[in-house]
Amino acid sequence: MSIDTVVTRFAPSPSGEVHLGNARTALFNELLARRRGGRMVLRIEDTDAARTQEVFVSALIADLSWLGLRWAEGPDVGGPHAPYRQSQRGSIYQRYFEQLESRRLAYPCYCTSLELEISRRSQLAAGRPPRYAGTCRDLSPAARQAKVDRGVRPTLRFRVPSAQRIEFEDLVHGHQSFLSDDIGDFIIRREDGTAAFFYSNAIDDATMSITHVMRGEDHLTNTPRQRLLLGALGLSPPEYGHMSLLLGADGTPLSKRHGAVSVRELREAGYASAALCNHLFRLGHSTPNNAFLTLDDMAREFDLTHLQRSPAHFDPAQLRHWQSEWVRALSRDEARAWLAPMLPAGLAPEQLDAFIAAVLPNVVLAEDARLWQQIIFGEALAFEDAALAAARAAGPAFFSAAAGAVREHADLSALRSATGAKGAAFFMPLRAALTGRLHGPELAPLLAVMPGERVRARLLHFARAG
RNA sequence: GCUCCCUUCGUCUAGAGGCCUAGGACACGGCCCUCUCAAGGCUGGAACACGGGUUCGACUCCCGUAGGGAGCGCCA
Repeated sequence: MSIDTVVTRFAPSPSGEVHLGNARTALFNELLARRRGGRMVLRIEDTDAARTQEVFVSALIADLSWLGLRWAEGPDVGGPHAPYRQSQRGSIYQRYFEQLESRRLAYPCYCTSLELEISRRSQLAAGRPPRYAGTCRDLSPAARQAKVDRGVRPTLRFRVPSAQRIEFEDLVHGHQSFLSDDIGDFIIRREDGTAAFFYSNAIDDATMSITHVMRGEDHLTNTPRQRLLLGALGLSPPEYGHMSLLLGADGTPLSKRHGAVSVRELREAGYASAALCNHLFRLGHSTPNNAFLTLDDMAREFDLTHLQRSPAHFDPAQLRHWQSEWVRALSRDEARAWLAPMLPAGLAPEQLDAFIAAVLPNVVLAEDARLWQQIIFGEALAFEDAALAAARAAGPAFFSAAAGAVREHADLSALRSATGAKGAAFFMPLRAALTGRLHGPELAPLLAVMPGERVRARLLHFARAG
């Protein structure tokens, strides 16, 4: 493993389901790693005990695996930088807290949440940026002792240096420049002793040898803080690429808080992970290739210069298109594996293949196939009003003639000559009587798979007029 | 309020000063195929937020305006 190896990471917090925005972030980190022959690290950011739920950790791993992502290091596979859960990295954080404190680069802050809230509001009301006022920045030993005596548990704040320019290159947005004077001293350790996000996130990236990180654009203005912190500790930050946010079709942020679209929901709706990845890959990233791509293809085509800087809207219609492409590209064996589980047990292989040949062109989601298997193999048949009317209109004679022509299997030409009907006058009553609806897959292959006795029974139903 | 980011068809996007009569994909319309739907083939409509510069020439560069978004949290 050379020193130049690209190491990316995906660092979700297990406080909810994996949403599309997270999934895309994970995918892009994976693609960047694959593209450069590197690896990805999975890290669980569970410092907020109140919001963390253990079920989300396993759900998250399941979702990412389902998407086809793979990480070389993580809580489930271990690795040289273990542990991979922030809740277990306290001693590492402690070491750097001590360093910062002893060098007076951080100081205890005794302000209460209430005091801070009041300060923030009054600053905002006065038309000023809501920044930490610096109340505890230079407390005298006596003043500090007084706070301690009152039993106030302090947080730890990072002392942001004044009059510094923080510059860096963003993988997506290019050169960035910020002024340290615009940044207030921020909390790096909470009252309960746990590490806060700015801190743990930056420390972990540095100590886990992460070299590149694709993350949401909401972190762009956090980056100077993290660089300052790492700089003070003599640690080197990874390169960050800030990706535009993913919005819903309605233009609202597709975040944990607002979005209802999770990987789990899409999977349960019957979408293939490859289809989802194809859509995600083109959200905020462009490729001249309009073909359905595998993850390896995507890795080859992944290009940081083709990352879009403006927000993208998740479009269910486009997801559906990729899903449709996925179905269209299914080999016979793959289609069999996909659809067999929803068909009646004990079906002959020829019947399974006949079913697939008949319905696959009309199938996008597994749900569609389920509907047709129900119509073809199910006992009861539900009729749409229009179909019922169309069947009745053909008259009992049509159906008794047709039913009489059904042998072991229903043969279209035998039925045609028996009824003497042709064209739509022949097909539509048949379609209506056999499927209960006016639209669907071609009738010939459909008839080939439907058991002969069922065909006869459904035809006879309309032969008894009245 | 301050700082930062963003703005090309309905949507995803191509475009790095002349290659742009702005290209592709999805969606939508039409035609063909056809028992219907789907699939497939052909085809059509559809965009540079606005205003100033710079330049022989601007979607591309600069400056403003408008609009959208993020951050400024003991949330990540």
